[in-house]
Amino acid sequence: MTRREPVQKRSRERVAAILKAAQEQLAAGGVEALTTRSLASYSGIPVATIYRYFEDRDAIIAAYLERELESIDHAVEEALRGIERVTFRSMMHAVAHAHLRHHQAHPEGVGVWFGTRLNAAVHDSVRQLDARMASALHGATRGAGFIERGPHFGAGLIVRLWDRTFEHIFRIERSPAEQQAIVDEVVDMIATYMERYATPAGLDGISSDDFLKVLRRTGSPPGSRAQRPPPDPPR
Amino acid sequence: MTRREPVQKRSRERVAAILKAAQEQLAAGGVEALTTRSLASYSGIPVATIYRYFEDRDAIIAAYLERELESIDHAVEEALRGIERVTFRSMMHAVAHAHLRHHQAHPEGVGVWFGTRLNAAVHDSVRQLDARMASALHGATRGAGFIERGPHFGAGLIVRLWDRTFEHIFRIERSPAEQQAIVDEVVDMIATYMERYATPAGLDGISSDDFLKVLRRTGSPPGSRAQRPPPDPPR
Amino acid sequence: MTRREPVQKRSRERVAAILKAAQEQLAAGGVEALTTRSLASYSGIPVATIYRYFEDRDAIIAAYLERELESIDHAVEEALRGIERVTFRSMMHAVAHAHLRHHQAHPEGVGVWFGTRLNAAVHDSVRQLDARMASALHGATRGAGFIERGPHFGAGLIVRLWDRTFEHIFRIERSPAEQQAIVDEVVDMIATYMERYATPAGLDGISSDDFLKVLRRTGSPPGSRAQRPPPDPPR
Amino acid sequence: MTRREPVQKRSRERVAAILKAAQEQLAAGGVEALTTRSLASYSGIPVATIYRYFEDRDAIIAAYLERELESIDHAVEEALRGIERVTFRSMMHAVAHAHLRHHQAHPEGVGVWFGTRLNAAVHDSVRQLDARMASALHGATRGAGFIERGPHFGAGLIVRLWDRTFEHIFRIERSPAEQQAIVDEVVDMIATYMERYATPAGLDGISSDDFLKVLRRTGSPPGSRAQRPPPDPPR
DNA sequence: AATGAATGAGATTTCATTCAT
DNA sequence: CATGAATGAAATCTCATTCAT
Repeated sequence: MTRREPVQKRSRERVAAILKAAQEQLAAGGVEALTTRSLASYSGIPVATIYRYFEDRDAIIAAYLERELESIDHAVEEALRGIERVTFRSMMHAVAHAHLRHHQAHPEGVGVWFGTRLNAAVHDSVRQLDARMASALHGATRGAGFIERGPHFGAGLIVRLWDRTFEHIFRIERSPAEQQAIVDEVVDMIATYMERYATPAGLDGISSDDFLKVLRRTGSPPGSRAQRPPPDPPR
Repeated sequence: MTRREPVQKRSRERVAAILKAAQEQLAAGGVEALTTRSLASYSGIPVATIYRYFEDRDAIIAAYLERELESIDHAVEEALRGIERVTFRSMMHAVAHAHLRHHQAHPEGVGVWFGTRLNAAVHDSVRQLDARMASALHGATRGAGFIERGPHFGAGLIVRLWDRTFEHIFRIERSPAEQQAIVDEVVDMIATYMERYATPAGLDGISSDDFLKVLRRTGSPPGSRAQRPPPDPPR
Repeated sequence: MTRREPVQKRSRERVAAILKAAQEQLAAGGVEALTTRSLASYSGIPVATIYRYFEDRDAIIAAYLERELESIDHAVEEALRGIERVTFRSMMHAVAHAHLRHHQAHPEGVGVWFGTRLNAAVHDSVRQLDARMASALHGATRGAGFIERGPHFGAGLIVRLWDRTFEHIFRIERSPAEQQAIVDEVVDMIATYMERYATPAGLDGISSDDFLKVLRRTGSPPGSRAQRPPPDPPR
Repeated sequence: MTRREPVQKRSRERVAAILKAAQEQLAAGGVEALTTRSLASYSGIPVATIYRYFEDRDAIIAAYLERELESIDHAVEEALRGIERVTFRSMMHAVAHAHLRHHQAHPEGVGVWFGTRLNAAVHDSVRQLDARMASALHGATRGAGFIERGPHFGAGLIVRLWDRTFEHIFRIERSPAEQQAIVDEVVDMIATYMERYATPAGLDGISSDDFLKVLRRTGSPPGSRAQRPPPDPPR
């Protein structure tokens, strides 16, 4: 029990070191800059060892993104838990500020998350993450009865506008106060627009517990990809 | 003049052929797939010759993007010319539909423009294009007196939201009708929001000639990078 | 004795499992395909453990070949035991059919035995096996007085022609009947040729017991390489 | 015309240098020893340049074998041209001695030709060469009316026995005189055997011109594979 | 001016083998 | 004794770029 601990701990540390290095490389020059060699020399872990933890180069990027998303997911959930009555507007507000706080707390990741331009192979990963988020938003919105028949542009677009808003904010590097102001304005803009379609319940809101239940029922389970020792494929 | 014509003509044709090939490669597999070799073999122009027209690989990508933007610029200007009274709302509408038409007419380029994930070197290009567009929007808006003191999020953010809207629309491949509906909604959402800050003149509008004058006075001159014979050949 | 039994048994089983896996890999893709990793993953025995049984990769191949040869040796001896009067011709016939039966019974091994192209390190193994066989043939022939002064091409060449005959037969995959017919013809060809040099005793033959005695006296002892615990572990 | 000459000449020299190096590597340690790296460092030609001439590693081996065979083909044809009346026996004799002379003249190649153990990918090459030779032998034999209905083991097997005979001879390194004696004996053995099935014409023979005509009509055209600059495949 | 040829540098991935537990 | 983990060393192949003609 304790015997295996150190090994596991070391493993986890190494994976973390690799992902950290990946982040630096990505931030510095996008996917093209993330080479196995530079990863190795930067992290001090031999290439061959990296391949024990990740199937191939793309798996590293995927793992990095996955991990980042999980962290954001976490922050969002926490933020939602803190609201008394969840409405479409307050939900957007909470989500927005969760993102904001996360990025303000992990500024190193910002450049990567927004700036990294991905190759075709990893693109799907990102699409899936976006889709997951959109589907959660969509599901939660309808599921909680906030909105009955929405506008043509649905959750997917909102997620993307969202994403861009943060990208913009963080790449233009304003003061935290301004960042917050902008986020609030965009929330206001979108929420105002959406409220045209809101149901009475949507304006009144529900408890955060209820909302989280809906959210969980809807969202596809996170994780499940990446970062596992390659199963020594026969031939 | 006539003597050199064929050469010049050939040059232009070759550049066009290279950029066409670049588009295909980019669309097919992103920046990583755009190799000088594949470019050469696809376009039928030897690598060494390509280097006579472009400084390096990145310059090719930059040139491609530049050219694409010019084409959009063109469409936008034409659209604006068609409006009687230009207001913030009608301007956005015109611009949006210019984009829409452009992309609908050049579907091959869509994947590139939105989907291409760029490397660090080219990223700046895009940033600059975005900035140019934002600055034009900003300048025009204030210059024409549409808005006095705007919201915190300014032209830059709008441009980005914009961009994402189109990306979303075209990557999710809906019908032209739906595409239009969505664009209209986003225009409505943003315009409605902006009108909170509008001046009377902004709501009333100005003539398209006047607007275009302002626009031209403001916008940074397009072009200026890429596609020029390499500097003094060494030795 | 009984206490250690299970361990020894397990050892033997593991060695067998490794060699079995080796056979598959060899058959599938030649020496290049026989990697320690694939061996481990296929046999379910960890690489490190394989190294407890075999000094290195080449030792595995050597052991495989050794084992295969032993099996053939066995079959040959049995075949000879079944003959009343052993002459050069009947001996060749018996040996040939022993090979034939062996390969027909173990078709998986055929591709390996004949088809595997060996690397330099293992080549010697095969040379030695061939030499052993040739020396046995030679010794037995002269020892038993079948032949006095033979042709220039001696036992060595016959062994090789032999080998090729079987390779040909099995790689061209004919029906068992045809295989037998071809073998008989080659036996006939060689025997007829050799009988030019035969002594009266050679044409008359001797008892199989006597012949086997001669054979054993002559042949170099089989085995001796491979599959032994690695020498004194360093440190 | 002359302008391009030097280039072509240099190219040819380089290809030759590469194949020479390939020969050394193959002779020294079989296919496994023939690595692109060692090839480059041995021949002094950069890896990247080697790849201009050969599609990949296997193509190099294939080219080497092809070239060797062509050389033998040549020698055989010449030998046949020197015979007055071609019979099965004299043909075999001529062919055998052509091989003999070739190998005696190019002793460096012997180890490779016979000793090299090939990987699965190249194996086919060799099989094809063998098949080509066998088909020529078969075609010529029947075509020239030497033999009507042959024994079960046909041309294919003879070719292989052949091959092995030479391998044996050259690997056991005897004196040229002994080598010749052995070859003669094997020719005698096979020819004697085949003459059982010979037609009168086969025993009488035909003119070498006629025979060569038959041979050419039968054999598949040599060459045609390997060693050409890879056609810059578009992605 | 145009280009076939050349190439240094590096990319990704795998191997055989050895430790440390 | 057994073995998961580690790794130096190499393998194959490609790329962007530059010469030499």
